[in-house]
Order: sequence, then structure tokens, then C-alpha cells
Amino acid sequence: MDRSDIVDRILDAAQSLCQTRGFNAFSFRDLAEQVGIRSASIHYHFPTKNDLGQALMMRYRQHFESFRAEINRKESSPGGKLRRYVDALREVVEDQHKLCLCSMLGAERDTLSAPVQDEIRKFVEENEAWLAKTLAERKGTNASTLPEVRAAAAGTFAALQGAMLAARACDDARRFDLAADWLLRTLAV
Amino acid sequence: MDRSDIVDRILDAAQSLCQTRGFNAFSFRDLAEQVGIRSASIHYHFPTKNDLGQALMMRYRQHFESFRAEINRKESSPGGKLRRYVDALREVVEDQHKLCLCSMLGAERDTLSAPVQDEIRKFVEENEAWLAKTLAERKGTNASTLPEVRAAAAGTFAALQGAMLAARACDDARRFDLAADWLLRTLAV
DNA sequence: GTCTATAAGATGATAGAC
DNA sequence: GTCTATCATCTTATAGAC
Repeated sequence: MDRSDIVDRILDAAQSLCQTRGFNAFSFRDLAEQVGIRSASIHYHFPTKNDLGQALMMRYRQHFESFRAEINRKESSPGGKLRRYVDALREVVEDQHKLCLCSMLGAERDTLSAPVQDEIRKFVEENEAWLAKTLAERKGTNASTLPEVRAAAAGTFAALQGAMLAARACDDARRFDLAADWLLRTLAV
Repeated sequence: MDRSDIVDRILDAAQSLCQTRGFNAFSFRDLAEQVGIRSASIHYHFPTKNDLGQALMMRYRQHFESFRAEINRKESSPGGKLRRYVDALREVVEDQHKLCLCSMLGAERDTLSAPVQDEIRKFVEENEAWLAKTLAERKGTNASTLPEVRAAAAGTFAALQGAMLAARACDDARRFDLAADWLLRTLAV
């Protein structure tokens, strides 16, 4: 995990700042200080802040894509897949009560460029599609586009993102567990 | 609804900016321009931005307190109460895909003063307590502090806040309906 | 690729006139 | 209570040396 590639180190620091403070509450100087270089050097890799935001959200989305593929490989039962997915979000919450990058940038949507907005939307769609497929699988079908399955996926995604938000809002990680455990029981996982 | 009191007009404009852009993405100048006065006049009423944030979240919390009391007065069945609560959030979403103030400030929590953080936490606690009481009532008891009822309330609150967030993140109000309707069906309301 | 230096504008906040 | 004027600082971003 010791990425020494400078672009990744910048993105790591930016992601951490973004998940705890928000995109509009950290500067190139804050970022440069954390990475140990000067702010002009950040601009060399990411000319504008929106370029940084786009790269940030794109990388995050791809990480989740790999992560979902890994779950599908390692876990055979739909229930096990859902529990692994929830456990990964729990780890994010337990690390400084961080928010999902998608939620933080989603909240700040109106202040971001169109390419960043597109990345956020894609993240939601891809995660909901996976949840729908997994929830359908649990019912023994592959009809993941049925209205009732799509609704369950949207509700599940909303509950999980909202649980992370409540944990951050109250500075209390147990709020995530309370809501996430209720969700898994309700889904009969 | 035509509040001419200047403090309320400032708070109205600040709330709207906050629910669409976030607390860290609007300035005293933006605010002054919307209200039609100068930024120095805003500082007369709210010396610092955190003073404004505290007043904003306190007023929002009290509005919800009155709103929940109104629901309790007008609606007798627990199911009807929950539906009214959800409908009110839907109205917020339908207005420019606004976020609940609690979610926006909750996301930005680390950048806010302790008094504002306290107001956010109180908002979550008060709304969850009301949901727990209403969900317990639906089961014919008043045991709203039972672990299973508290978990259901936390899950419900998380799902609703997350549904608002997804609608904003994707610039699509139907995402709220999809998740909220699933929630109400799941709660058998 | 990173640095120093700096531009041009925004920001929260204050002093003092009216 | 609102205004003009202003301050010190921070912000994103660029030019040009090394």
C-alpha cells in the first residue's frame, strides 16, 4: 500500500481532506502541505481544482468497481456479498467518521463542474445496479431491473449512505452500525 | 409567509444557499446580494459566520419541532404521521433538489464550530426520537427506547436522509421517491 | 517535475460616518 | 441599522528559473 507515485499521493491526501472537510473546504496549499510539496506542483499535475475533483471521483469509482468485482469473486451467497459491502463502508466510517466521497461531492454538487457531476451520478448508478443484481440473486432470479428490485436497491443504497452521514453528523460511528444492522435484518440477510 | 423581519430574511437566504451549495460555498457577499443589503449589515446581525450557522441550524431544528407537533395534532394514525413526515421531505427535494440542512451541515461538520455541531446532533436525536415513538405506536406499544425500535428509527432516518442525498447527487428527484416508497412499503405503512 | 514569486480576485471581519 | 471604505489573509492559478 505504500504508493510513492506522486499523483496517487496527491489523490490520497485530497480524498482524505474531501471525505472529512468537503471539496470546498480545503485548498491547494492544505493539500501541498500534506503531500510535502508546493502548491504550484499540484497545479502541474492537476491544472484546475475541478480537474483534481474529476480525477478523484473517477479513481474512487474505479476502486469501488474493483471492490465489487472482488466481492463477486470471493463470495458466493448474495447475503455474504451484501455483508461484505456493508463491512467496507463500516471501515470508511471507522476511519475518522469519513463520508463516502460520493455523498460529500453529491452534497456539494451545485458547486462542481459537469465532468465531476457525471462521475458522481455514475457512482450511484453503478452501485445501485450491483445492489439490484445482488438483491435479485437472493430471490433466485436475475430480474434486477424489475421496479420492486430497483426500489429495494435504491432504498438500500440510500440507507447506507444516510447511515454514514448520520455517523459523521453526530460524530458517533455506532449510528452507522445501528442503521446498517437494521437494514440487513430488514432485508433478511 | 412574507417575513419582512430582516433577521429572518437573512436566515431564509442563508438556508437556501446552504441547502444547495453548502455552508463553505457561499460568502457574506453572496448572502448580502440576495437579501439586498451590504455584507457589513449581515455582520451587524451575525458577527461571525459561525454565529450565522448556529442561528440557522437552531431555527431549522425548531421549525421541525413545530412541524412534528403539528403532525401529532392533525394525524392520529402512526402510518399517516410517517407519510406526512416523508411528504414534507419530498417537498424539500422538489425545491431545487435541496438537501436537509442537517445533512449538508452534517457532512461539513469538521469545519464548523462546536455550537453548530451541537445543533446538528440535537436535530438528529430529536427526529430519531420522534420516529422511534411513532414506529412504536404503530406496534401498539410506547416502548420507543427498545433496541429494535431505536434501530428501526435510525434506519428510517438514514434511509430518508440518504434518499434526499441521492436525489441531489444525481439531480433527479425521482430517486427520493424510489427509495422513500420502498421504505414505507418495507415498514408496512 | 519542483521550485520561488506573484498576480488578480475573493473572503471574513472591522472602523467609523450617517 | 445600514452604509462606505478598508484590512489582512486566503484562494486559484500562472510565469519562469532550476
